[in-house]
Amino acid sequence: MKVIKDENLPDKEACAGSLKNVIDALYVLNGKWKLALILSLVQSSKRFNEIQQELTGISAKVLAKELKDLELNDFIKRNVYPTTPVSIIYEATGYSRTLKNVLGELSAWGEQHREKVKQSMRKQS
Amino acid sequence: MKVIKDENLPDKEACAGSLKNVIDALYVLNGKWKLALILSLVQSSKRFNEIQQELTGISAKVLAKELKDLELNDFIKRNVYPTTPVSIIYEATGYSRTLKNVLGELSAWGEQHREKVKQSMRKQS
DNA sequence: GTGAGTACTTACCCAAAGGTAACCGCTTAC
DNA sequence: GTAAGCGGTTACCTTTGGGTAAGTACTCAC
Repeated sequence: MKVIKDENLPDKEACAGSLKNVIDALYVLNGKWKLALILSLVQSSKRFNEIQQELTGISAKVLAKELKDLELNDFIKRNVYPTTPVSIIYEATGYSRTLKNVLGELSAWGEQHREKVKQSMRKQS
Repeated sequence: MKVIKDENLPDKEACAGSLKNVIDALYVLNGKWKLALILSLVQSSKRFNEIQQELTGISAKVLAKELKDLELNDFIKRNVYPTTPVSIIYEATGYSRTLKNVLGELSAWGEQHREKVKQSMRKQS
């Protein structure tokens, strides 16, 4: 049973905890592309070249590496369909969808941030 | 087939937009330490050595670089107090606090993720 | 058989991130 | 004087990220 010993020391443990949580999260979600890639596949399953078109700037090599990495960590699934020629469709797993709130907040913040950057650009010029 | 009913489910345009937002957000929040550092200073203002103790593993060099970077981007403020010896206190700005929801979600996810990793470790052994 | 498309892999290279360790200038304590 | 603490800087090095370009294996259309 947890006992609150001191009301004047409210969240110290929680603070250290959330710091650790964030560091752990960042450990698996590191890099320039991982979160964007997950978001893209959460929105809809796609094939290799479709992803590469959507994430403009990513090279085939890096995309292949990131896809492998995310598959290993159970964020995405690689489906091979025996059509001719074979279709390889990447889809987000349920685990990717647990990031929905994170991605939502990040997107909202990114949008607002872009506005702020625009404004400071205007001030500069 | 299970249909996820969600009012926030974005349409195609919004998908591309949110992808761009996330990429923009990650552009300023890149690296291993930036979000953790912001969180640490949002929780309370600190001096250099205090931060280094809390973010175990970060080197003085990297910390100095990240602090400069975050100050340039208006996430933190460097206050010099003319005590003897001078105290240099870093504090989060209001702009850092706009990341509150992002950090909250990331922390929640990181906690849940750690649980999941623990479970798959048990399965392995 | 030639070319195009899909889904990569491989080799090569550069730049940036990040770690280690030493050092700096300042001040207080012993 | 010497050591220790603060808030860094500097030099040096390794690791990682990530880009380019070429090649591979397969199939289909011509």
